Amino acid sequence: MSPYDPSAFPPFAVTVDLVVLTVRRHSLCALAVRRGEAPFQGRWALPGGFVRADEDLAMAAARELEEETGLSAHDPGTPAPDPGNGAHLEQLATYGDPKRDPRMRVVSVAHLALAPDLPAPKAGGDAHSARWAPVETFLEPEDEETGALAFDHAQILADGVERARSKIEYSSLATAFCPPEFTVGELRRVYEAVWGVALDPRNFHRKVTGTPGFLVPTGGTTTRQGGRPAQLFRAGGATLLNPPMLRPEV
Amino acid sequence: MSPYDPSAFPPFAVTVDLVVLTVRRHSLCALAVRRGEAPFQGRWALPGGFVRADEDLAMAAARELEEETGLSAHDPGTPAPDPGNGAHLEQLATYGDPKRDPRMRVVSVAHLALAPDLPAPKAGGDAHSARWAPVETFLEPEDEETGALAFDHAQILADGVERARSKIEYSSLATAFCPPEFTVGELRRVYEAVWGVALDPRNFHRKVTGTPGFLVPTGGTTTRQGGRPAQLFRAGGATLLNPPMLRPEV
DNA sequence: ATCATAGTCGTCTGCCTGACGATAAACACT
DNA sequence: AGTGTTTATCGTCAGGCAGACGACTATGAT
Repeated sequence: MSPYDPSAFPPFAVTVDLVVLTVRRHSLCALAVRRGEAPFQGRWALPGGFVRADEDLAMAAARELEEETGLSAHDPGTPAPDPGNGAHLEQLATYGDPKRDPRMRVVSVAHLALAPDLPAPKAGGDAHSARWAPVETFLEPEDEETGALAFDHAQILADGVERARSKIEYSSLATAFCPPEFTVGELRRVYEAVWGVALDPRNFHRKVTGTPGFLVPTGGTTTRQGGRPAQLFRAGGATLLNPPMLRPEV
Repeated sequence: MSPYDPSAFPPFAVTVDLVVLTVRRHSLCALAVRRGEAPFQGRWALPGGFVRADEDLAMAAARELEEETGLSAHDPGTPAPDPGNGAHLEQLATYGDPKRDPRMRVVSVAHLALAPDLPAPKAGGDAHSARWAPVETFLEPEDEETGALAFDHAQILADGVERARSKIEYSSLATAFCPPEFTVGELRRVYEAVWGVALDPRNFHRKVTGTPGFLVPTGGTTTRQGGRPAQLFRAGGATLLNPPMLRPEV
């Protein structure tokens, strides 16, 4: 009964799978790739791959993210005022049901990536095609064209979406969906898309501009949304929102 | 560069490690076991062991928990009005640095368990001895007797403690540290021990009794703390606290 | 009896939020 | 040029909740 019995070392394959989220056209979208081989050939799946022998889990996730999207990840630890295309990347959860992959015993360490809307969907230099679609497309299997995600990826995606929805309540994570400079209105539309609710623009403005360290004005203004020009902001140093942004009931 | 190159399937060992927390004598304590073999022989470590070939990750964690403490785990999914000695068990995070175990490539899926104070520390039927100690004992390496935890277990423990500290803010998780029936004062002492602060008994009482579904009175009273008899409660069905319990600043 | 200890109920004040009116500054029409 | 539409931003007001703290109750210890 010793926990170190050498006969109890079954070999595992370890993968990272990515829940990559962005906000496109006022809707929360996830990245999926089409599987080119069995099992689940032709079905949509989350991007991911095997962890290499000399790689940390976070490194493997960052590598896969870069391969699929061209995005570089900023570590949550590093402030990383990355000028251009950086994404937030964090570990989500680990999935290890013995039957989750019919080929062999695979443990998948899922990661969550949040990115601004990308100019080009980048259908991948890899052989398979990639696609952004609203998360409901994958979570509610009403669409016959798309079908359910491969493996347990629907569960992983659901967990990632839930994590994003709850984490923007008490952190400044929503800015990860925005370009480096953004307006209060753009940030509000991120919250509205992720939560699927409408927020009062006046109360939202008061809340985000009144929270110290959340937003820092850059001095510029923009009118890309139409209407009166809006002030431009960058994300401030604060990562935790206290008191949190309140998600409306029901 | 295909992510499915068969030559890129390095074999991993997968373990579960447990951060088991309880509140003893007004202090947050963690369970550690003394390692009987190399590496880190004689050092304290978190309990854990290898995941078996036919085991889910949660099953492996529950088995290890039962082996070390005799506690049965209630699944967070199941309400499980477990009469006696059940513990809360949830996945914490996964640690996979290539060098975290000098023997081989080991990925550890850490779990967090919260248990009521156990009558007997149960020094384990296993060959190694077990020990409860305040978490600071392991996190602040001032004590020469104890020394630092083996592997990266200090980091895992720190992450588990941080998870527990933040999660009792917005969930009813603190009741997992209490026996099936408890008083408001006992619950308050749990918060005080986990956060390391003093809370106003009157405001705390108003908050927890005023939150619907958090506590249900059993009708009984007790005087085991001295002073005026206190009403006994069980944990109610509510798992989320909204608005949350506010942790005092600094 | 007196004191110490805990538990429970109230009061008051300040802060934050939700609801919503009002104004400002752009563009698209006519 | 004027009018309407859109978005941004500032203000006001009432209700809810938390922190500070007073008061009272019910036990056991001395």
